[in-house]
Amino acid sequence: MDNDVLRQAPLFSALDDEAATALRASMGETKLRRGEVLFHEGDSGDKLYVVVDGKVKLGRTSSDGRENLLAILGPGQMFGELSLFDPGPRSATVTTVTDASFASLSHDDLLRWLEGRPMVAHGLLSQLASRLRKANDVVADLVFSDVPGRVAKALLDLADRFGRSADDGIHVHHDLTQEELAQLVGASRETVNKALADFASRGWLRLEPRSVVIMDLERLSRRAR
Amino acid sequence: MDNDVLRQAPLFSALDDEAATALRASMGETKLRRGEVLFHEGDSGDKLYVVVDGKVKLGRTSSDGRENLLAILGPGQMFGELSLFDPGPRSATVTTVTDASFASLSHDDLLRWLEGRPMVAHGLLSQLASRLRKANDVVADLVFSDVPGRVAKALLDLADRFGRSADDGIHVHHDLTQEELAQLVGASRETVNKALADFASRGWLRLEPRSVVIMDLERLSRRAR
DNA sequence: TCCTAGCCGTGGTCTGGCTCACATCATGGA
DNA sequence: TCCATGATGTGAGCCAGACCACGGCTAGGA
Repeated sequence: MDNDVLRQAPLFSALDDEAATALRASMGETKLRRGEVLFHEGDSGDKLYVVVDGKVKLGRTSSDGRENLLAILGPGQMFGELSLFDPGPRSATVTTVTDASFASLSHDDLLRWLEGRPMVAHGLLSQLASRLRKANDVVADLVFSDVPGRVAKALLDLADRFGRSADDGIHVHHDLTQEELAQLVGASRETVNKALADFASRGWLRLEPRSVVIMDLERLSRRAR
Repeated sequence: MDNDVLRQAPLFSALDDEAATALRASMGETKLRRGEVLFHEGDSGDKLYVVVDGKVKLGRTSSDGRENLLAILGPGQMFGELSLFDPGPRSATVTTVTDASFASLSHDDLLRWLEGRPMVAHGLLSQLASRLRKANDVVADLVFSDVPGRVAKALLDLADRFGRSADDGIHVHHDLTQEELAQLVGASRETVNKALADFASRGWLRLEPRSVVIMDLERLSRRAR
C-alpha cells in the first residue's frame, strides 16, 4: 500500500524496512480534495510533508495579487522543509490540484530522527541540494529562454514525472489548467495558449483538457533548449 | 586573524573553539587575484569552499554564450556544496571579483566531520534551506518585478552585506561593473545603466566606479518592491 | 433539461526592455 | 606622455509578450 510510495521518498531511502515502518508510524496523515489549501504563505508551521497520493502546487502571490508557481509535486515528493531548517513563516502556499493525501512529520520528531542517523541527514542534504540546483536552472531559463521554450521545458519535466507512454505518444495528465501552467513558467495564459497551439499545429503534441499527449519528443526537446 | 571570519561561517557556527580550530587545520587554502577562475561550470570537483577574504561571482553561461550571475559572495560565505550532496559536475563558474582567498574542504573530510556531529549537519541544512529560499525569491522577482525594481533590490542586498554607512550615505563598494550588475539581475547593461542614471537623477544615490553611495534608502527600498 | 461558471482559443494594441550604434571617460602600460 | 582598452552614458528602432476583449466549449448543479 502507501508504504511503497514513501519508501521511494528521499527521506526514507536510506532506512531499512524496520526503521521505515517505525518512522511511518510516527507520521500524521492528511487528506484533501482538489483545490483545497494545506497551508498559506506567511503561516507559521513547522511540519514537513510527503505527498502520498495526488498532486500539489507550491505557489506565491505578489503584492498586487498575481501568482507564480514554484513547483508541481507528486507522490513521494517532500515539501515544507524550508521552515524547518530556516526558521520563519511558510514561504509558499500549497494547494492540491487533485484529491490528495499526505504524511507529515513535525520539526521536533524529525530532529530526533536525525540524531544518530547521519544517513538520513545526508539524504535530506541531497534533496535540498537537488532542489537548489533546479531552482538555479529555473532562474537561468527565465533569463535565457523565451516563453515557448519554457513551456516546452515544463511539459518535458511533467512528462518525465507523470507521463505514461502509449502507442500514440506519451500521455501526460498534468491536471493543470493553462492558467496554472502559465503561472508555472512565469508567463500569461494567452501566450502559453498560443505556444501550445503552435506546438500542436506542428504535430509535436495533442492538447486535451488538463492533459497533453506528446507525439514528437525529439522536436519538443530541441525547442526546450 | 582569518579564524574570526570562519567562525561566522554557518559551517562553523555550531562548533566550540577547539573543534573549529581542528576543522580549520584540516582545510586547504587558496589565493587568487581579481578575475581569476576557481573552477568552471561542468568541471568535476567535490570541494566545498568558504570565502576568507574578497568577493566572488557565481555564474553560468547559456548555450549561446550569454552569462547570468547567480550570486555575489563575500567573506564567511560558502559555495561549492551542491556537487557534494547532489553528485554531478559543478553547476556554476566561480570567478573572483577582487583579489581573494579561500578555505576548502573535500567531500570525504566533510562527511567524516558530519558523522557524530548532528549540529553541523543541521547547520548545513539551514544554510541550504536559506539559499533555496533566496533562489525562490529571485525567481519571484524575475516574474513580478521590472528591471529598475530588480536593480534596486540588488543594490539593497549588496548594501546590506558590503555597505558601510557614512555621513553622506551608505557606501557600497560592490566591485562589480555595470555589465556584471546587469548579469546579476538578468537584464542588459544598457537598461541597468539607465535605471541607475534615473535613481541618481532623483537623488536616491550617487554613482562611482564599481561602487555606489545610497543617499535615500527609504525611496530605494520602496522602488524595490 | 437549462444555465452558469470556469476553461480555452484567438485576434488587436501597446510597451518594457533588448539590440545596435555611437560618443565619452577612465586607466594603466609602453 | 600617448594610446589602447575597457567601462560608462545615451539615443533610435524593433519585437516578444503582456493586456484587453471577445466568442465558443464543457461540466456540474438546479
